[in-house]
Amino acid sequence: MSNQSENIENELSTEEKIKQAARVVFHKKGFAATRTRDIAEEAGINLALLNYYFRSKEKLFQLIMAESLSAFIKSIATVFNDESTTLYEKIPVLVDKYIDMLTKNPTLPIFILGELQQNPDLMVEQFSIKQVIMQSVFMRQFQAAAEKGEIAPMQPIHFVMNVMGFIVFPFVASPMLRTIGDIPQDKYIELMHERKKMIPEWIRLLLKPSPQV
Amino acid sequence: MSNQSENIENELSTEEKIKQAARVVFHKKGFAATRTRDIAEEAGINLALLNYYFRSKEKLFQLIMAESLSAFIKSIATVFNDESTTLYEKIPVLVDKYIDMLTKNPTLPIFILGELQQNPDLMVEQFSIKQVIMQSVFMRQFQAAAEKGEIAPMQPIHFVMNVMGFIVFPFVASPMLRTIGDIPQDKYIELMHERKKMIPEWIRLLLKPSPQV
DNA sequence: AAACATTTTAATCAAATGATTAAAATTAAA
DNA sequence: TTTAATTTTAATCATTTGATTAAAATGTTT
Repeated sequence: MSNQSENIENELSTEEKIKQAARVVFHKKGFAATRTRDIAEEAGINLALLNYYFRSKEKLFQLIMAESLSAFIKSIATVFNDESTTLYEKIPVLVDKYIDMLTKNPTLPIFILGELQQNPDLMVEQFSIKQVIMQSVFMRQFQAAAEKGEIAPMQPIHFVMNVMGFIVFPFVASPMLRTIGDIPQDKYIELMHERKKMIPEWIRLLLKPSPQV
Repeated sequence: MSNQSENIENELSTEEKIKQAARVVFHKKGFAATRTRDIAEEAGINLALLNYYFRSKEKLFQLIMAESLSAFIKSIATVFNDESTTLYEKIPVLVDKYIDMLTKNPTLPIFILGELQQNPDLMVEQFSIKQVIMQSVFMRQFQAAAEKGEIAPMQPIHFVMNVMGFIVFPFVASPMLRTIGDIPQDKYIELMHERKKMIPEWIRLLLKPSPQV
């Protein structure tokens, strides 16, 4: 059996083990605080194998970062660009998918935003993001509804901030909020799932046009 | 003139120069990505002076972190515990103060939340926070209003998440949102100030009791 | 089975980095 | 002014850490 591609057993390939371990450790600690020895230990492999398969810590990081950015954006992009649904149909789907993704990857947002704070140029390379969000079907529907007076007027960027804030902020701030509220891990996850129902309602309230005089 | 305390001139004491430089660099890059040489260069002092005045990188970090947590929490705490104002009077004051503070320290939230993701125990030492927020005058007013039916029912923790999300998230996500929206630095700051007026309105919408049947 | 290729391991290297030291420079006290 | 204390500097140390190497182990091909 050749090494990487055809590995049907429960045992992952060495390469895949390293990648998964790298994702876990990088996401939790960021690039600088992660030692290649941490990744090797998490993966249960010899340190030299990291360089054998991925050349360098830097290269491995770039791979994980690219995948992470892609995951972070794609869970928005697919919903945002569905031509077959209305503005208000998209919202609960977006919220549901995004909260599911973040529940599985709760350390992802801080990882991305922390690295981006150190080096904003990491974003520039992912030029697709601007197009995929701000020129999406969803945002066009939003602006059309605003022009028709079906929703309260709001600058698109504020709308994006608010929607993402509702969804992402509780994950970003979880270590702080869990302490503030004295909330254990499992109860916190419950709260996140509760928000799947509530966030679409809150967004609706924000967008409700004020009654005509 | 003795060294630290009585320094009235425009020239800061060496100790203060190091502290301010440490704050800037730690806030931007976090503990692990910060080299003591970075701090020394930012401060314009000899590397050895960092250890002379602060013993170690670790000790200097603990000092900055304690001050940062304090700043982050105190800008909430003072407003939240003002006995002389109503629930709805507190909200615009909170929003205004917090956005001002974050405009001056835009890298503060990611710094705190990033370090907290690496080591959640950093929070535990600051036990005051739970008391100061969840048992605050503001939260008691919030719950009293909910019981009287003056506002729509919402779990306090969700309310805190939403309010903080409105305020803090745009700063946390600024490197990403600025790319998405193609927004320059100064224009982004303008947006943050715009939100001072809008956030209290949005919060009011969320809290507006649904009409009785 | 023999020869070859690939993967894994333990040992080691070199550079980066936090910290220390001893001497020099500066300031304060006598 | 002399002496003592404090602050600053350049050089150096010791540890950590990313990376490499050569040999051993494992797998594949003929």
